[in-house]
This record gives sequence, C-alpha cells and structure tokens, in this order.
Amino acid sequence: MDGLRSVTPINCAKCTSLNCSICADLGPAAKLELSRIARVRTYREGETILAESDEIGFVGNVVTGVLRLQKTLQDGRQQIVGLMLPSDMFGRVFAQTSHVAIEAATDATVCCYNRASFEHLFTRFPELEHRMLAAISRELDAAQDWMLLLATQSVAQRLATFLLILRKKAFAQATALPPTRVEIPISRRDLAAYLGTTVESISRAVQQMARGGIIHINDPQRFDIVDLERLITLSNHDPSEFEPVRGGARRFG
Amino acid sequence: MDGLRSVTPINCAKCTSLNCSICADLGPAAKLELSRIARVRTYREGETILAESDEIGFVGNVVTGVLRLQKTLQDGRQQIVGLMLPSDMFGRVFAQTSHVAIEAATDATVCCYNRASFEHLFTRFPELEHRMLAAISRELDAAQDWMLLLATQSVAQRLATFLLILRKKAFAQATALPPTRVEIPISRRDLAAYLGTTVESISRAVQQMARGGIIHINDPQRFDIVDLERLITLSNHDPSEFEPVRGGARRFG
DNA sequence: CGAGCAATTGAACGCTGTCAACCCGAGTGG
DNA sequence: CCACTCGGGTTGACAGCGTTCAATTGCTCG
Repeated sequence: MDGLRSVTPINCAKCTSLNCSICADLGPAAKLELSRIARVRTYREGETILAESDEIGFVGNVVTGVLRLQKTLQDGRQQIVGLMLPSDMFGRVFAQTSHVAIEAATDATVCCYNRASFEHLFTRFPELEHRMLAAISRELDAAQDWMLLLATQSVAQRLATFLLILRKKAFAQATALPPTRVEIPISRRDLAAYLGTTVESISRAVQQMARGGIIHINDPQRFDIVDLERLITLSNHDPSEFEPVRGGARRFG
Repeated sequence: MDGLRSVTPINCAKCTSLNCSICADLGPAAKLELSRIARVRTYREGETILAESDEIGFVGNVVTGVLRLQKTLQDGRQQIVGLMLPSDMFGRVFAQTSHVAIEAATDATVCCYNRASFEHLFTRFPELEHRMLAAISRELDAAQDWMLLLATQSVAQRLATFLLILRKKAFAQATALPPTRVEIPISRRDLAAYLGTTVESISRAVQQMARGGIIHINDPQRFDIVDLERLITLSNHDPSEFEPVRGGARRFG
C-alpha cells in the first residue's frame, strides 16, 4: 500500500509548516533523528488512514486538512469521536490496535513516523515522551469536555460551542481570515456525526441562528458571526473561554 | 488540609492490595522509590479529592471504593465523565490544573504520590512513564467509547452497557460474587449523571428490564442477570466483548 | 411515630429523529 | 444550449423518547 502512495522524506530542521506540534522547539539532535523516520503522506477526502481495529503501524501529525476519528455501529450509524486539525497528533504509542477508524475528512497531508522507531526515540529523547503524555492528556481533557457537551447540551448549544471552538482555533493559527469569519472544514454529514445528531437538526439549528441574527450565512461552509455575545450565551459556556479580548484564554497559544 | 487527614506511608514492596495498577510488577528498585513518596489517604463518601480547576498537587490510584470525575454546568447540572475503580489511576502529570472535579462516590482509600516527585521518578524509571502513557491511552479509549454511547444510544442501551461493564470488571477482580450478580457501587443520582440522563429515566429503564425478565432486582443496588443474552442484545454491542466464557477484547479498560 | 431522603410511578410537554419532498449547483451527455 | 442526473443541503410533518413536574411509596434514622 505504501508503494502506491506518495511518501516522501522530510527535513524536520527546515520544516516550518507547524508551530505547535510534537516537533516544535525540539533540540537539533532530536529533530535530526525525527527527520530520519519522518515520511510525508497525502490522502484524498474519504481515504482511510487506519481502519477500526487495524494494527497501529505508525503515528503522525496533521500538516494540512482534517482527519476524523470515528466509530461505526452495527446499524451503520457513525459517530465522530475526534477531529484532528493541523498540528494535532494521531495514532497511539504502546498500543497494538486502534479502537477508532482514522479517515481524511478533507484532502490532507500528514507527517508520519513508524511507531516502533518513534517509541525507540523515547529512550534517547525523554522530552519526546513527555510531550506525547502531555498531548494525550489534552486530548483526554477535550474528550471529557465533549462528553459533557453530548450528554447535557441541546443541538443548538452544541453547534454554538463548535463554532466558537473553530473560531478560537482559527485565531490560534493566525490565519488571514476576517475575525468574524468561521469556515467549517467538514461536510454537514461529518458535522452531524461529530455533534451526535442528524444533518436535518444541524440545518435547522444553523438556519435558526441566521434568522435570529446571530450569524450570517455566506454559503453552507462559511458563516460570519454577527452577534458573538449571544453566540457565547447560547453555547452556555463561561464567556472567558471564548471572549474576544478580555480575560482567560491564551490566544495564539 | 493534609494535617487533618489520615495520611499514612506504605511499603509498596509488601502491598498486595492491587493487581493491575501502576505499581504492579515493577522492579524492586522502582517499588522502593515509590514507597518513599506513597501516602495512603482515606475519604468519606461525598468528600472532594480535587476541585475543578484546582492545582494538581498529587496523583494516585484507587485502592478501595469509587471516585467520580465530574463537571458542573452553570445551571447546576452535573455530568460524570469518568468513574475510577480500584487500580485506576487519577490525576495528571505534566499538567498544572485539573479540568474535572474528583470526588469520592463511596468511602474510598487511595494511594497518593506527590506529583513533582512522581514525575521526577520518570527519569530513573522510564517504565513508569510508559505505564502512565499506556494508562491514559486506555482512559482515552474508554472516553471515546463513552462518547459513542452518549451520542447514539438510548437510555436503556446505556444502562445495559453499564451493567455489562460492571459485570466484566467484577470478573476481572475475581470477586466471590455469584457470576450473575451485579452490584452497583454508586447512587442513582451518580448513575444518572454518568449515563447522561435523569434518575427517573434510570428507574424506568431498570423496572422495564425487570418486567421483561432480563434482570431480577434484589434491592436497588443489587441485580441478578437473568437473561445475559438479551442484555447483550439490548446493549447493542458486539457479543464477543461481553460473552460469558470466551475472552473478547478488553475495551472499556 | 414522624422526618427526610431515595426510589418509583404518573402525566404532559418539547426536543429531535425519521421520513418525505424540494431546492440547487455541478457534472454529464445529447 | 438544454435536459438529465446526482449529491448535498434545506424544509415540512409527525411520532416517540425522555425530560420535567408532581405525587406516592418505602426505608432509615432520630
């Protein structure tokens, strides 16, 4: 399979595509060793990177595009249990098989490391393992936040929260978008599977927000936030998490 | 606070209370060092071990009892995002503050390690860090399984799954209970907060299972599984995960 | 025996999933 | 240039599950 796929080595020392991933600010020796096992792969929308219960042969981080971690029920329904955006790490170390399927939600490029080789680096560069531990801890925190969302919030609240998170991540990446613009990088189907609902309910919630003057719909993938205050209120979150200027959040973090 | 609490040192080399925790099968040198920083604490039902957004001063594992990891919304509703049973590890390394509150769901004894001291051991005993990484990976897997449950399953299905998990864990601990017996170690309130529903809905689901001859209610905390086959069917899970004899996957930790 | 709490039961309402129809833009072929 | 198809997204009608509110039961403890 790898023989058919575009797989190219990469020089991590010169890589500037990521600013907050596993490799950012590593020492030169570690970067050199990472370079030796790094391979860039490209996937097209819908391609499977790792199937459910596959053996985990490699780990990697997202360079461009969006990956979805999803689970499938017997009846065919699917639930997305995580979205991996650029700089996010996917795959597991010290695990034999995956419990989720990893698929490209959009065209994507990822930077992969052979799992065994990657784990082997831990002995020489403990900092790498520390980062993995910290990264997976953050992922668990996010999963617990999402559990709360799925269990207690209405569809409208979930959507509001999702838009606010997207906006925050766009800020963190310092994109050139206008500050009120939110671009949804995934299809309605994926959005519904992520928010634990249906495309119909998503559509209704979106249109209701638009009618209420909270957002303006440029096209199905591109909204403008008209009333951030009310969007935050609707999300039922602590304003300090998402407020534009004041307080809590470590923007550009 | 520690001055008022019962805090006793412990000799890990002689500790036999846990068989699958962070300290099981460690080398003698590592066990000795763990002993030096281990402190046994006892909590009574309802006591708070760590509040939401508290600084994380220590990590630990559960020896007896049940802890709940929970989050509270502005409106006062609470969601339990994790239950920690004996041998489970709680707390975070390489993290400043907790994103969940940790409370004793029952009277509990826990074995605690000062966080900084524990992290310091990583340099001398890398195996310890590997285990932490593996443990948190399993916890993330369980969280994703639970997200699937909350997002896609009915209350009856969630309850069925929970009973099957309890039964499986009881088997893993090799308790002396009859194999059909399931003991629910937490209150209906906590059960509802864990399953993302209300005590009323829990009650209805329990009674309906009893009327349908799937379980027999000895008392509100103790059920007998009368028809395991139908319970598994109701849970909508792959039978191999919960079948009585054959050893399926070890999902849900 | 009464107070208080957990658990259960009942009734009504509302959110949201389901099913169906419709709109619309993109791609295709005549 | 138009007709057709196809898929994604939207809208409408309706039913069902589950929350909410309220009342009742049963148990424990003082």
